[in-house]
Amino acid sequence: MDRLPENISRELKAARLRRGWSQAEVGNRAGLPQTHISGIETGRIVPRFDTLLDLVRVLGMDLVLVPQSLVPAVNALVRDGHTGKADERPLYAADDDDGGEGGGDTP
Amino acid sequence: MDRLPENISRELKAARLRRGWSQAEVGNRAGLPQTHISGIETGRIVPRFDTLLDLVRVLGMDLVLVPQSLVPAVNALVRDGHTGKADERPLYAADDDDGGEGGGDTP
DNA sequence: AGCCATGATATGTGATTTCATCTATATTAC
DNA sequence: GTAATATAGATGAAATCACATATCATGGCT
Repeated sequence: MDRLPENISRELKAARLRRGWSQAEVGNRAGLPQTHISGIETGRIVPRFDTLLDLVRVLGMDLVLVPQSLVPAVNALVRDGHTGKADERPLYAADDDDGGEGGGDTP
Repeated sequence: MDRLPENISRELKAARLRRGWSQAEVGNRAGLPQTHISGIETGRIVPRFDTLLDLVRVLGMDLVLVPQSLVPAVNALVRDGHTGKADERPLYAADDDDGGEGGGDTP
């Protein structure tokens, strides 16, 4: 009965348009049919967690589990977005998959 | 087919035990039967996104959508920026009110 | 030692809901 | 008209729910 938060839907669509991709393009990369992307973006269906995870990762994002008290700080960090800035050095290890495309994000 | 990442399952269980709650207690607060908490924690089922969201919020956490390039920074923030304490240097822009820290523990 | 009660966790069955896929079509915008 | 998006069938798989039950601990008891 719940729907996934509108900000998620909006962010998904925004990230997709930011890359200039169609729903079919995103669906192709995420392994989802095109009608599903539409249903998810419009909030008509709430996806499984793994489905949403595939989707957001294709779009160059990720879902991170954070304490509620840190949500404002994380949001500020994201809003401020030093995307790819080398200001901070990685005292952590970036793990798993790389995903492949990337390269230039927007032509 | 996918299962939700083991770190999520582990974090859920860890957060639950940290509060000293039983699966029934968490399920009661999240509006889920106890068997579901078990299935989710053991990774036998992958929940819907809204279900997982209810669960993590009951446990005082949240799922935040962040760019992949910021995931390491967010993880670092979650790691040492423990809940509520404000003593670290702000590598995030504080645009919202932060009230006064001043205190500083520094023994 | 053993035995029994209690609590917590995992598993099982059956019914319901709904995601997920497929195909086709309507709608909207260029 | 073409492309992109939204909607609507039908079907299969899986989550979700509510029940019961098995397993696995702990603790208290004679």
